[in-house]
This record gives sequence, C-alpha cells and structure tokens, in this order.
Amino acid sequence: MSGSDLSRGRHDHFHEVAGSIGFPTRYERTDLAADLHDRFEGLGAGEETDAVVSVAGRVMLLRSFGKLMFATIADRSGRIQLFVENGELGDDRFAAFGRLDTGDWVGARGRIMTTKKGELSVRVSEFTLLGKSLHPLPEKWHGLTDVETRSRRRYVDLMVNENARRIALTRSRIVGGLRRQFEARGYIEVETPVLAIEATGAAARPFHTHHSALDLDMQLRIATELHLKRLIVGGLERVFEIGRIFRNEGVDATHNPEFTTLESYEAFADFNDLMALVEEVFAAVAEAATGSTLVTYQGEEIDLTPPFPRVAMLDLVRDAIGAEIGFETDLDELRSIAASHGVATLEHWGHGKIVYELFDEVVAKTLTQPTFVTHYPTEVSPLARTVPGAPEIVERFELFIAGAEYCNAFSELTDPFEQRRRFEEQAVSRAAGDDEAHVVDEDFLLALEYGMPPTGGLGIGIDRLVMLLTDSAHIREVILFPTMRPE
RNA sequence: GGGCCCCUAGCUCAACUGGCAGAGCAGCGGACUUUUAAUCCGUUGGUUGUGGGUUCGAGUCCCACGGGGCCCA
Repeated sequence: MSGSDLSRGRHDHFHEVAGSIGFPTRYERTDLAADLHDRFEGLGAGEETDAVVSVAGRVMLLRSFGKLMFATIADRSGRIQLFVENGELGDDRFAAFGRLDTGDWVGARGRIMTTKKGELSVRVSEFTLLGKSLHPLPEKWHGLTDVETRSRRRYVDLMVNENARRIALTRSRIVGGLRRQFEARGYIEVETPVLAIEATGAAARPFHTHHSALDLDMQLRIATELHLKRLIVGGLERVFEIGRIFRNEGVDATHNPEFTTLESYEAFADFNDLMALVEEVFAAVAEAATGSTLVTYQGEEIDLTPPFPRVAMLDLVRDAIGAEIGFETDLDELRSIAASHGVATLEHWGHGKIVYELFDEVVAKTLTQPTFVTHYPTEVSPLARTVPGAPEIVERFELFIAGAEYCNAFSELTDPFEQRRRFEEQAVSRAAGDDEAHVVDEDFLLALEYGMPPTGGLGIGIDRLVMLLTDSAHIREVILFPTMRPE
C-alpha cells in the first residue's frame, strides 16, 4: 500500500463530509477536560451522573470493542475519555463514530460517568466531526522525537509532546511577567521601527531588504536601543520594548537569526539602580513562570533569589589568570598573556578589547550562579558612560547565569560630543575589517544634541531567559518556528 | 568556516564482514460492551535523502550534492 493509499480512508471521509453536511463553523463546548477532572475528582468506579456536558478536542487514542468504543481526546487543558456505546448512539451513529481516526477533531455531548476501572468519561449521546486529519498521528509509544521534524512541523510536536506545550505556555508567562514588572514601575511599552536605512545600536551584521515603492535599500534592526533613547530625549522617561531583533549570523544552540529582546530605559537611573531592578525582575519572573526562584538548568541548581554578587570584570580576569594585569600593562605583554590563554588578538585591539576577550574565554563559562559582571572596558562599550576618573571603563554590567549572558545594561552615554568620538573609534575597527563594529548614527547624535537626561538602559535576551526557566538546552526549543533551511 | 556523526514504511527503530529490506505502532479485513500503549487472528505498505561510481551483487564501500545533529572556530 503506498503512502497515499495509507490515508485513502481519511481522504474519502473528508470529501464525504465536506461534500454533504460540511464541517461546522463552531461548536458549543461547555467544559474543558481538566475542569471536569477537577470537578468529578471524588467519583468512584462505575458511577453514573446526571451531569450533561459537551467537550471538544483532538482524538488521540481509539480502542474498539465491537459494540463499544473508547476514545481519548485532548483539548488545550488535558485529556478526557469518551465512552461510546452502540446502545446509546444507535447503529448508524455508532458506525459513524467508528470512522473517526486518530488526529480528527471531535465534539461530543453526554453524561459524565466513570468506567469500571474508574476512568472519568463522557457517555456519548451525540457527537460531531469538527475537523478531519488526513495524516496519522505519530506513533503512540515513542511519539515524535526527530528534532528536525519537531521543528519544521511544530504543530505536530505540540499535538503529541507535552514538553512543547509546556515551553510555549511558560514563554507566554515569562513575557507576560516581564511586561507586568515594567508596567508596575511606571514604564510604558512602545514599538520602534524594524525597518531602517542603516541598522544601528549593536555590533552585528544586519539583514538587507528593499522597499519597492520608495526604491530604497533597507535593513532589519539589530537592536532597539537608539530609538528607545530618542524617546528618553523626548521626555517619556521610562520606556520598554519587547521586540524581534534580526542578526545575520549563524545558527547554533544559543543563536537564532531572529530573536526577542526586552530593552528598557529609565531616566535619572544609573547602572546600579538597574542591578537592583534586574534582581527583582528576574526573581519575579522566575516565580511567575515556575513558581520558584530556585531552578534547575541542565542539571545545575540555580538560585535566582536576590541579591546577586557584583564583581568587576578586571578583578575576575586577574583572579582567573593569576596576573595583576590592567590598562597600564604593556600592550605587547598583555597580548602575549592573552595568547597564552588561547585568545588570538588582532592588531587594532587595545587593552579593553583584550581584557574583554580574556574574560569571555576564561571567566564567562565559570559563572554558574547569577553574577553581575561590572565595569566593562570602554573600548567594547561605545554607548555607555565612563566611570568618573576612569576613562578606560564604563558603568556597565552584564548578568551571567550558567555560563551565559542574560542582561546587558549601562549608564547611558548622553554627551553628543563624546558619543560622536566613540562612533568614530568604531569606524576605525570597521575600517580594519570588523564588519560587526557599530556604525555612526547621525540622527541619534542629533537627538542627543537636544539634551538627554542621565539614563539607565537595560537589555534582556528573552529567548535565553526562556531556555533557563524551561530547562531547554537549545534555542530552537523555545522558538515555535526556528529558522531552518527549506527541505 | 573546520571535524565527526545521522538520514531505511506515516511514526519509532532493526538489517553481522557487501549476499532475498524487517519489526512494533499506525493503516486495511475480521472477532470482541469496560479499555487505558486494549487484546487476538489475518493482511497491505519501500526509488533505503538525491545523483554518480566500485562490484557478479550496495541500505552497507567510494565520490558529489541536499537536509539535520554534535563539537570546535
């Protein structure tokens, strides 16, 4: 039997229904499966009730006994069994039920009962085929496990894998939790352009696109940062955006070309204020998503209970390599130290970039429990304000958990002259072949010239956070439709 | 970008050193009024990712391509 013959019965059934009574446009469901299980929890085995309910869902399992059938259907809340008797339905309708296949959508009405084995069931007195599946469900023991198929056909993954549903639900709770946290603090949610003439605000390669009517080459945004700061200039004082970002880079366990960030900006706050905010927000969101601030990630116990330790990057690097390096260290000596720790330096790198790369190579992966890494080199932080009296470092931190970065935040650079100098330094890196260096954003500089209040800015990687709180090892598990090559 | 690995029925997987492509579930036919992955009897289903090559003979060996995975950069 060929593949098409395999589902011929399903096709025939579909066309028969579509060509006669048609599929209904709606169904009056009275109860969800989970609610029924709660409501009739105390029912013993073999009990009958007068409670008439209607349920609807996808047929997951079918068991036939000649004149009696059992069907397990799944709705968004869970599963419930249909008890289908020839005597209750009559020969014709009973035969019609027998034509249902796993994967079909069905609505059923009847009295609540329990079977001899105590399984809560709906004794079906009438039913309606609501939607026909032309394909069989994946195998009922092992289900669908192939990573590629699960990602490409997420709808099938969601049908049969509880974990896929759990992650989708948890993600929604996390995003909702974040939104509530910022709204509760007087932030307003805004939306800024995805389409830009030149994508700015981060060090990343953009996607290119084209506007036909304007005959304009455009890029997809790589950050929301510079537009949100314009809104601070405009006086909105507290803004945040939860939005999709596009970066034209490879796909791996922690990178998808499109991903979601939350960026927030608060006037009159500095990076210290933001560390306190991040502690509260992370704890609250973990609580909202998982019910606890203690989470397990890939076998590691992570404690998200505030406060988190705050350590300067240079101190972490010094401890890790056992050398008192600093910005006064001879550059050639620093280069050789870096080389001895596996960091290949480039000619145009200064002290700051080398220290940062050393941190990334030697320290980052060792930070398991939540840790604020503070005081980043100015060289790798072109949008952050320097520490008073220490021009080599900025008031910036990143939050590390389980060896990965979850937040990036700083006291924003508000000086238009200094900002222009920083952009120009980036241009030097760009000229040296670094196509991920920042580009000059003249319109943003113009905004700064109108005066920007002291501001604390924060970015949170939502996908990474969802991975952490759902114990997912790969970003594709937390994105419903991850980027893939066409089959 | 580099290295290694995977791709066999709708799904989950077998097939020794190159020797007739298989099982379970799903499907189809039959039995069965209390199952829970129901059970029992019978049965269908394959361009082994694609294209070349070696060989008497290729799922298996070689090359290229496609898709995926893991590790490294």
